[in-house]
Amino acid sequence: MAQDGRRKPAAAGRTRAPSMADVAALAGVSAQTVSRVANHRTNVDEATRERVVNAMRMLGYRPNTAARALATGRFRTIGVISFDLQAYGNARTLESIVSAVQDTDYSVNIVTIKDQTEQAVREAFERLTTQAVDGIILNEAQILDTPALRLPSGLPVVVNDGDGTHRHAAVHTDQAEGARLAVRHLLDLGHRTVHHLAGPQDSHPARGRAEAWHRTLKDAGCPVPPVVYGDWTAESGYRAGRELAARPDAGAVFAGNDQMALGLIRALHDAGREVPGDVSVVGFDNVAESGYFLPPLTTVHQDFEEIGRQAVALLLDQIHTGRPPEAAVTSVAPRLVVRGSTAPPAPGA
Amino acid sequence: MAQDGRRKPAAAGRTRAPSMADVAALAGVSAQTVSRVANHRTNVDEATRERVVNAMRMLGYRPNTAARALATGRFRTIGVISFDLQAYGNARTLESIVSAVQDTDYSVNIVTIKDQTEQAVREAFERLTTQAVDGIILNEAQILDTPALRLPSGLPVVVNDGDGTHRHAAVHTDQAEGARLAVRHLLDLGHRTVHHLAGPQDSHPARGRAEAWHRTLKDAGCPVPPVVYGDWTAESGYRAGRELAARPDAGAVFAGNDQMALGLIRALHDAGREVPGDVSVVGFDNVAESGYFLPPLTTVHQDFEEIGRQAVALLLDQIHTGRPPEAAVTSVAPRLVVRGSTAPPAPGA
DNA sequence: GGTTGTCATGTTAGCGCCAACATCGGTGGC
DNA sequence: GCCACCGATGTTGGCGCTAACATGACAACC
Repeated sequence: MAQDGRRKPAAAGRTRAPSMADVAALAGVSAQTVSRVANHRTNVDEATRERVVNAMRMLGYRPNTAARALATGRFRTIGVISFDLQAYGNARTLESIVSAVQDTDYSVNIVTIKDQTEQAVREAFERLTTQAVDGIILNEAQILDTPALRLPSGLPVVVNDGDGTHRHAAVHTDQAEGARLAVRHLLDLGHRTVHHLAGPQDSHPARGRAEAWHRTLKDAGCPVPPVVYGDWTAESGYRAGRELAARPDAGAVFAGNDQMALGLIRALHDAGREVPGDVSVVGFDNVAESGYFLPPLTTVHQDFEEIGRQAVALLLDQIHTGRPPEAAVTSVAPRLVVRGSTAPPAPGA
Repeated sequence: MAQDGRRKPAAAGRTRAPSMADVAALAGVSAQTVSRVANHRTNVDEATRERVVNAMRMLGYRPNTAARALATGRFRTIGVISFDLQAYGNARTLESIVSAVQDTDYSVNIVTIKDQTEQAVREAFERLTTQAVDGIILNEAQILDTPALRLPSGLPVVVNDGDGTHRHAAVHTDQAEGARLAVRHLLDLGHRTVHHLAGPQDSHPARGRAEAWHRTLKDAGCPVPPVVYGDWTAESGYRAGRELAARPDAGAVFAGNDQMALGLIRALHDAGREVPGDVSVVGFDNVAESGYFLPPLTTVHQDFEEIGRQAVALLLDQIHTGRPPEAAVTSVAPRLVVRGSTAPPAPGA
């Protein structure tokens, strides 16, 4: 035996966890065979495997991931960098990423960024690369806009809401299609044009929606009113709503997300303009509560589950094949959910 | 030199990251000195430290956490187990935990549980203990209700929304105080009694709120109407609202959270009962949008930031001191936010 | 019956880091 | 002037695991 039985306790109060050597001794095999069983290798005799499995169970053996990572150079961990989890989409995407990763033997390390400063972004990356991950999912493409950000080369990266203009694999809701659905719905109801309450200008999805809104109006030969900007919050929607309420020509509004739509509706209501009687409103996201707004919100549903699943699949594929990142964009289709916040324009309008 | 220069590449396309030995060679010191610098030990000559730091920077050195964990037996990682991140409180708490942890040199590993089955909970624990964490934050005390759940002994644990009835440190919003504030507010407005739309019966916070609601009514000598149960979702609030709308005596309702309050208000509205004209409604959580509901929601604000901070502080303290978990409960005060969904009862009522 | 192959299993040598001890030059006390 | 001490630095060994190679037993093939 290489080691004697004497050990220091791993930490106060805790006794050392059983190691492969312990299992091996109990099962009467070598540590390597235990390793093979732990890693589900096929080249182990069935009887031996059973002995080892029993020994593992008896000792309550759990492989030490640090040791495994050190030996293999892989951490079986993926890192997620996200902004604000109060934003519905971010929280939902994170959840679906975690859930997809849990179906594998990887785990998820999460880092959040409060302010979009170069400093904060750089720190987040350092944290993750130090904390040892095999790949990173950026929950918001915007992060890549950070000037002079040098991603660790060779580390697989997948970008959510990416537009494929960088050298990473990207997954996104088809923003253009979503915006088109929203605008067309309003035009089809008979509205002369559609106003747009957009998300912040530095957000990729916000830009995508605004551009598609613009294009759809153009294509339909409609006048294009000036864009009003918000910051995704209900509060900013409320502020924008006060502006829009002052414009008598604003009979239909496409809001960049449901939260802003909520604030918008409240502002219109406060200004004495009925939704959908005087103004029709369409949101984006289909948050769980939007069906219970007053009036229930017509909105564009995003399939966050699918986005998370796809992002994880793309990342793991890169990790396993070692292929250099492909800048391909995976698009997930949105769908329009028509509820009570949209109606044909008032006869007088 | 112990090793020659030949190495296998760590992974396809990636070259081996610089190690302590590389830094040591460049700086002309031993690896141990590099280690001391990396760990901010004080017993290093200032000039030496500078040489080492420069060498680190030149090579882009990042310590390998797996190796460090293997050597020290600590992972500098904490695990978080959470349910459904669509629930506002869970997402917010997670965010504040992550943010608090980021101020330290720890990282966060997250596991979510979809169904509250023994199987799922056990798996979550196995995952985390395998994935190697120094401590665990349970984002929901309910998890501990799992029969026959054996937590790995000696592993520090902090429970959110815990009630101190188990042997772990717990952090929670003072549910009793929150519920009391809500109920007293309604009684003070002149309502004869207050109905309660509670969260699911297996949820600890839901139970805490329901009990305090009951007690407050009793103490005030008010009749105690039967509880209506929801599952935290707006949809369940809507269903409950249809029930409550049928009871002419329901002039004031305390909802277990804001989402259910939203569904409730919608149901009341659909039934022709005005809020707050006919029925007053108070929520719980103060979600970011609640100020923009129609009417703006009176609700009990929970300080999720503080809860996350406290949970992390308690956990790290346990980890560092190695003290056995104390079953002390840290209480975070809620506060009432009065908005437009509450008013004195209608004169006729 | 030797050659070749195949399969289960064992042996060896680190992965990169840190704890513990060793070393060495200087400093101060008497 | 000798010894005790201290602070900066180096050396050794091993954390638990796996990759790569080694071994040995047996089967298949001409």
